[in-house]
Amino acid sequence: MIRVAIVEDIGRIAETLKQKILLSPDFEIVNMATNGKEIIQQLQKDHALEVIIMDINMPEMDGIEATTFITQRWPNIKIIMSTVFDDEQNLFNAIMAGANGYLLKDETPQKIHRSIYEALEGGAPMSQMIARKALSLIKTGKPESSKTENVDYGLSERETEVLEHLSKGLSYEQIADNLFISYGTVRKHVENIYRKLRVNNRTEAIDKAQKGGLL
Amino acid sequence: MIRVAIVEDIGRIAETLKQKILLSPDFEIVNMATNGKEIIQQLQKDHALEVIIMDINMPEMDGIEATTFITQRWPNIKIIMSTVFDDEQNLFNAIMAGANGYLLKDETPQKIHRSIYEALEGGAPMSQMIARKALSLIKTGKPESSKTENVDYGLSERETEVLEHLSKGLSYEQIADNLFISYGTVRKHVENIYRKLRVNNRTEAIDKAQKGGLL
DNA sequence: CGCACAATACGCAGTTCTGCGTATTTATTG
DNA sequence: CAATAAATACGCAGAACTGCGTATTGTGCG
Repeated sequence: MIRVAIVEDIGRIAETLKQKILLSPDFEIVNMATNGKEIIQQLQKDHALEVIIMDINMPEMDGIEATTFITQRWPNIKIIMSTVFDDEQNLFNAIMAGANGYLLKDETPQKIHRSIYEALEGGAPMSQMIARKALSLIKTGKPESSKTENVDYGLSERETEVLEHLSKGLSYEQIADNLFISYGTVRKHVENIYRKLRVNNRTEAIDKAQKGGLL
Repeated sequence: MIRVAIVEDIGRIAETLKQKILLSPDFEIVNMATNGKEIIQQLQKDHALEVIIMDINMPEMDGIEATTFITQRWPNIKIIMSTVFDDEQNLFNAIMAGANGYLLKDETPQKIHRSIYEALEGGAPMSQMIARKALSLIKTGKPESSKTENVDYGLSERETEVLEHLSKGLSYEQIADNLFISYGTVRKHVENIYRKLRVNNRTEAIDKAQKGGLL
């Protein structure tokens, strides 16, 4: 039995989707939510499920944000975006957020079932049109973000320096030693770096810095 | 009747492919060539066909070059790459050359038939694994040719899995949650990973794993 | 069967990191 | 001159990580 959650703010569409999925006895719907905040709250209580079908446009917290959070916090959960928006910007954002697949709203039950299986097997289920746009994205370069460099988080020179040392796996003590400042100062720099990068630990900071071309 | 050409230098594979395609009465094979030069010469005499199934690795002129030329000279012909190479570099090159789809060699006749129809309808047929790599291409941005040779540290499957979660910045608690094991077990796995990689903290482990091509 | 090894699990102790508050000095800028 | 930002520094508390020892279960191999 494959456990599926549906996140969709429009009741009618959510219901249709649910009916389509339940046409196969292999699936059960274990969660229904109407926005990103809601599903995350539900997952925090119980994340025993395999797949989430996620709308993009929703109030409170949209599907992109929710996907970013969920793929980070529960990497084993597969997320398939399901939306009426077929533009490259939305597709690109969804992919960057970590979505595993991308379907348009009018798919057949068969295609939806197959897509869920594909996602679980590590594939990338896509609607026809989406697949074409994906290739187009690669071919034309992506909207505004093909340059992995020069992202500005407003880090000062000293902070960048500390970040470089952080990325080498040195302890605060060792960094202090290297930069001829105190342990406490290193800590404060790190705090400021984390705040500016909006992360909460060393690993995420390094990851973000690398992706932003800071290292 | 849909007219198809096969370009493939290994006779046995070409024959298998031909048999698979001819399992459906909707298709006929109008050309067989063993390299890029050959198919282009044939097309110059007569290009009355809809689809070309193209290998990548061939003598004289490879599938990428041929695709570049053909999509330029006869834009209405759809080209589906069919190869054993599933690396991002080849995929990227094929897309840039203008290929409409990308299949791996071991596809079923049904999948091949469906792919031809998809290509004709303006879609982008892809094998499972290729679709995933396409998204990965978009996500990571272009294939960096930094060939990280794979180093074997003797990590077990489970340890590799833990390492992947570690690299995402998850806490032991969160990793335990995701893998459905206890906090203590995660700790033990991490210990073993560190010992095998001969490092003493998370950052060094990730660094070494990335350089060794484990992530 | 005995052995090695992977995967599971927990306790203890010590170290390191993270978040928050507070504070001083120096340089820059409106 | 006043405001602001950067760099320096420390205390406290709690969270997370690391190293070491120990142990059980299952699996594969000679």
